[in-house]
Amino acid sequence: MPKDGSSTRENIMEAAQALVLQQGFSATSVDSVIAQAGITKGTFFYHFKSKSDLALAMVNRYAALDAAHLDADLARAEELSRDPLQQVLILVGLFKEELDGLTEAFPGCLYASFCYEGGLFDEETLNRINSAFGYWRERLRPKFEAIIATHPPRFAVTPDELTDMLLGVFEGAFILTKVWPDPAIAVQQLGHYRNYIELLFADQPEAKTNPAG
Amino acid sequence: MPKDGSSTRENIMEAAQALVLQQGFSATSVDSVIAQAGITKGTFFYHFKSKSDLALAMVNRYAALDAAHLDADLARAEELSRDPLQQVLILVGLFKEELDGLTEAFPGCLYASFCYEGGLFDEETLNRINSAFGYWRERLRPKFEAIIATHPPRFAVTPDELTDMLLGVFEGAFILTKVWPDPAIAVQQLGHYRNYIELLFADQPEAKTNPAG
DNA sequence: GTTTTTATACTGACTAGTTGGTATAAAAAC
DNA sequence: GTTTTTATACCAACTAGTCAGTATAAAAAC
Repeated sequence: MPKDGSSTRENIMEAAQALVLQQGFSATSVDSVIAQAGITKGTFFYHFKSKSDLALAMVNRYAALDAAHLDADLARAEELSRDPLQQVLILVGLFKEELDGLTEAFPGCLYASFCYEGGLFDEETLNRINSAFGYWRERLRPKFEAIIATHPPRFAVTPDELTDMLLGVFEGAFILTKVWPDPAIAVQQLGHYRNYIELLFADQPEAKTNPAG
Repeated sequence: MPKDGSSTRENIMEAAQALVLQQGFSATSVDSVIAQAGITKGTFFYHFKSKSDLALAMVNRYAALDAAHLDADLARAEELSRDPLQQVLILVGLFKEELDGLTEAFPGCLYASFCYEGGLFDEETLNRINSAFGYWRERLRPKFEAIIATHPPRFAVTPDELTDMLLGVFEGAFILTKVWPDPAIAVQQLGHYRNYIELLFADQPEAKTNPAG
């Protein structure tokens, strides 16, 4: 085999992601990417046929890592408890731990960055973001279905709404972190989401069943 | 055309905002703004000395409208109830109503759009976003302080965290809406925030005071 | 086992078009 | 007669993307 170009490709995407999270995709010129990655323009266009092609590759890579991350934490949660409610609470707890372990403020979410420049991207790239969010719904749907079935919620809720809220709290927390670069904020916000789930499905004081007769 | 330049200025900012929410600030060229606004380049640079100057003017305008909106809804909530907890619940309900009244999906938040291209803007522009978020904290702090004092929360919480969560749920909901352009999602998510506040501060079954003796 | 071929990986100068911004003169609006 | 707007032409810097050519090493030919 000749030289291994895959590490160069990774290097380019990593450099590009850091820049995009700082200043957006449009403001991230190919020249700035190659400077950050320490390569030349020819190399860039050897690996990506266009800047849009880079965008698609970036979101594919990000989504793959995201899904793998969710899978890993969900698997850990499933080993730590057999109860779906506890699994979800543990899952959120694991996310909190991971965010808490960061020394710097989390740099943001590529999905959100791309969404706010959505007009620039082709359908395939936007659909990839869509399916990434959909994967969270798919993974958490059976959990919330089981929870709702066994723990009557205090308010009417659907599984997908609760997954959306977890995603939304994440995304919102990242924006809050950009406004106030305090790494603690995202941890706090996830804590509130966990509080909500806990309160929503807290066992009611058992209503006296009234055995007829 | 009228001599009143302020309407032209407004027109430019409105056109720019629509474009920025679609494709971001960087991708929004001055040429595209003047095309959208139906004016010429000379007029643009008559009103704004640079594109950065437009950015600052846009965020100032957006923040002023945002604060006025919060003030108006909070005043309505204060007239509808004297209880701080009810006021906050009503406030969120008013936000829900307003989002529900929209026929199209809400186009997004200028703060978030600018945050994700934060590297492009000067300190003054970023500080304006910061102070806009700070204003929400200031307005809601006395409410949550009063609520916490009178309704012992089920979990330890601070006023600013709860305000942050409201802002975060908003921002998260706008991103969810960009992924799934369903106007109902933002309404649902605000509903969950309201649920949380309600559950968090729900009156406990009164603990029997044990009068000594 | 030397030569030749093939495929991948990379370089850096180059091009055609776009960017934000300026200049200027004249026409409208008030 | 001052303010606002139009119209057009212009600029230097930057943009994404191209291209001819180089480096390397495995594979194939002999």
